Amino acid sequence: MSAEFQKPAYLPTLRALVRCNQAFERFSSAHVRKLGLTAAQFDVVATLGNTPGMSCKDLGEKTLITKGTLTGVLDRLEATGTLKRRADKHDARRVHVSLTAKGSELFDRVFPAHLTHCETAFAQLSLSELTRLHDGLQRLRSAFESESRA
Amino acid sequence: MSAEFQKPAYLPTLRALVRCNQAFERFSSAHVRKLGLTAAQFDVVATLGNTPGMSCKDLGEKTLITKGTLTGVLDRLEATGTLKRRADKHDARRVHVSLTAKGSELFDRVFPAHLTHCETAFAQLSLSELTRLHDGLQRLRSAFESESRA
DNA sequence: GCTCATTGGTACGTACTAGAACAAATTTTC
DNA sequence: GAAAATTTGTTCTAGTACGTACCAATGAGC
Repeated sequence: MSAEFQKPAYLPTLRALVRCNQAFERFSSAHVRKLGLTAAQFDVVATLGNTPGMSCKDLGEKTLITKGTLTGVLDRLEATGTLKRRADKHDARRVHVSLTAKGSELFDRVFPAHLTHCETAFAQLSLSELTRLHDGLQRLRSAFESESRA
Repeated sequence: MSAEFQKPAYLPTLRALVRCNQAFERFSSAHVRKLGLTAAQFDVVATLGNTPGMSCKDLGEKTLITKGTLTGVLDRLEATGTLKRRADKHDARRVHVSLTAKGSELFDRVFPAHLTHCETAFAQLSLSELTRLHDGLQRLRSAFESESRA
């Protein structure tokens, strides 16, 4: 039989990252779904809330949704009357996306409620734990990004 | 106008988690894709490699792929001759999934190569950084999970 | 033996995801 | 100012992802 691989030391951390993220996704999207939105839809509404709106490009960069995906998410939110698309006056390539009155009302109802929901989980960690975790994640992310470009 | 929300202290950490995970997904799946597999397919092959195979239930728990999704992933890997399904002798409800000879060969070719690829990114962090990050992620994950049950 | 709840897997519908090809508008370059 | 390159958004394809409903096989209690 082939010898065992030398199990790399980073594997537990990697698994922890993936599992933690998945636990968050479940925790978060179960709540958001009860409010009538999917995770991606919530991200869009949360990003557009309390703003005059923005282009698809900006919206995609803020929500980390790629433009091809974003089109479909916006389609569904537009169909429910949550947001509207409008041609940009200065640049006809751009589409200006903003919440409707109904969308703003949804935002006001859903956004604070969801933050409160997340608060319950994060309250189990101290501020210094949060900061350390934040730093470690940033370091790892830039490692992935620099190696992606390499 | 409505007053600004009190921005919770945990938000930067949460964003860091999501962005770090997404950076990893991109970094990892770009490489895996070059080897001819999707991320989910790689997970399945990596989990089945060097084992006598297992049930769909076990496979789903190890890869974090829910059973409904797993059926489709297995379908495609079965179609390419990478793995095979077989009825379990002792429990007729179970399906025993294992790599074919072709699948084992794929595993031997792809798995070490991918670990090496990931190594390049993780090499930028020290062992103590990895450990701290691991601990923080575990703590946060159990917070999400305990609050999900609550 | 016989219900009856549980388990393991599949089928289905809706939604999200990346990536590539595309078209239209704009900017750059000469 | 016209050709070339870039930007912006949509469309298309393939592959997840999750929840619900469903079915057959199992096992517990009686």
